[in-house]
Amino acid sequence: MDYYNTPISRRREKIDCCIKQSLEKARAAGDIDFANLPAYVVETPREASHGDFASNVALLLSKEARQNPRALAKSIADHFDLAACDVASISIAGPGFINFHMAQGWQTSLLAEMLSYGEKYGTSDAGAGIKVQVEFVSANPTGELHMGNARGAAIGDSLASLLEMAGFDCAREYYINDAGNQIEKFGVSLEVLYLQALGQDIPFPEDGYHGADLPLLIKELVEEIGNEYQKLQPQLRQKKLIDYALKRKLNDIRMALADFGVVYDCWFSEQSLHDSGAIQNVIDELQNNGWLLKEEGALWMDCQRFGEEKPEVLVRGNGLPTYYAADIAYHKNKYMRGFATVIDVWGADHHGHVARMQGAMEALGYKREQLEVILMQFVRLIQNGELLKMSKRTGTYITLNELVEEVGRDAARFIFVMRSADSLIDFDLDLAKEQTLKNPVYYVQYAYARFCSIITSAAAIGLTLPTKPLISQQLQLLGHQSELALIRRLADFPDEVIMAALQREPHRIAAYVQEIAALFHNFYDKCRMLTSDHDLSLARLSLALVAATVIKNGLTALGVKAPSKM
RNA sequence: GCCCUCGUAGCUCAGGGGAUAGAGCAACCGCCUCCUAAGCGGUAGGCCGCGCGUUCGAAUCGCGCCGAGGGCGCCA
Repeated sequence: MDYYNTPISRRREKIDCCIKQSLEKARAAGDIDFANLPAYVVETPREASHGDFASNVALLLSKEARQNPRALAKSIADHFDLAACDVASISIAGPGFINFHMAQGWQTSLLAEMLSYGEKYGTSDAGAGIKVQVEFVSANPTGELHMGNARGAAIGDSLASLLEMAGFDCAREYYINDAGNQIEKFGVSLEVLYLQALGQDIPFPEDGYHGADLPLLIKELVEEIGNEYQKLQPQLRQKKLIDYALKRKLNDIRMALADFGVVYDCWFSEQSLHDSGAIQNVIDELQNNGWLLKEEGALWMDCQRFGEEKPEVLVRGNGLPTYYAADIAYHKNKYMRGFATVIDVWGADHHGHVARMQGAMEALGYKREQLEVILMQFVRLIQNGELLKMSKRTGTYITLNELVEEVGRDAARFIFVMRSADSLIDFDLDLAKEQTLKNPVYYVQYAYARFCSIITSAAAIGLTLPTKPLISQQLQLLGHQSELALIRRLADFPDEVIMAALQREPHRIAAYVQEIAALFHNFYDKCRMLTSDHDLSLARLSLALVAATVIKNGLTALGVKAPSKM
């Protein structure tokens, strides 16, 4: 199992080390005989009465050692060096779990360690500075961002933040689909709208872009330049209209995402891959390495060689590369920029694209695992109790801007990031608006606001937190069950962040931060912080400070603000 | 037809080999002369979709059904 340089992980590793030593001693004494050690764990039991740490080593070793698990556990316990890892006692429970009970006051040393991290508490070096990239949203710049994009933004941005906290060098990227078929259609739609705006009676194409934003955009253009484009050749006219509209739409998208708390490191243009020859180069490379088939006038990627059902077109009969070809060139470009791992956040409708992209990466000599894809299930919108079919083409959808305006950024981001990407969300807009105050995000934010309020009250009576961490004697004044429970869970923060980052599951942090808020509220209720005992007050304020830091850093990673007042 | 995801409390969802399955909302009962009651405590609520396997141990892993969503285009 993996250990990290965090307060809890260090202790688990120590216990693990002692277990291994104990096994060796037991073997030397002839109590246990085994060849291979199975992959056991040292973990925190769910039930507090089962100790501070527990291991299933005896259960898993039972078969290999041909001994009853409880007997094995007893041998391990008998040879265990308690003092070496601050364990007070060991008990054997259930079918053969070994439960470790830490020495009295060990929470105090945990809290002292947490305090020493200051505002940085929660960060770690688990990622060792490895370069990774998260690409998300990447919606076509032909319309406005909708609920699905909002979900992708919340998940992608939060994941990137967590990767950074866990010590990865993470970049956020948006892929701009500013080339290909849909842009041509976009141009035709714009042209018709433009000419219509000038009074011409031409029908709007059936497969055009029906978004309500486009007529407005064209109206503004007409006000700016009048009929200047009317006399141009259609080809050039469309190009000029596309250039104008793309620039405007991209700017809208950038601002909408910024309002949602998302800022990218890089906006990558698909067109640039066409212009630089990168797409042609990658096609040539695949051709030279024998990956392409020529059939029916098109060039096909031989996907069957990496287990897919059928080949996939890379270059159409008309000589134009497909999106697949561009995407292969794009991802090769990512690796050439030094990203060890690339994580793409896609809608579930792109599921069919995953395996053939990973296969293509393999064909280019990269490892399949270097391209990870988070597939998000859909967001269905419910309004007036009815399912709204979202469609960009027909223009019926709720935009990201409307979502932020009506539900609020914090609540919206929390709702999205609370749920795993795998779950289908039915987003009831009326309910989200009504229940704004019941959203769990406010419960968490309130805990933070309460802390800030106490700091203010404390200052008013001359109590301020010392800049230097408290001495352990003061911290040892903490002993109430609500204090110890809070300390113990706060200690998990860096490991929770690492797990969320490595598993690509930001929703874990949303759940964790709610748990911390609950423990904090409970502590707040049970223990007064401003007491007549100066040292006790400082100890409790220190604990509250760590809780507030965890809530703030957790919320910040999720793109949610931690307000000092509510 | 084949492939992917999901099915857990009345509702929305966590938990993805481990010990007595959790939270929020909704329901019911308590708690402010005291740091923010947007809070705390308690009660009630469950064949973890169904069946068969693997395992010392399955809500969790495998297979098969049933149900929901998505994908199988010279679209992106």
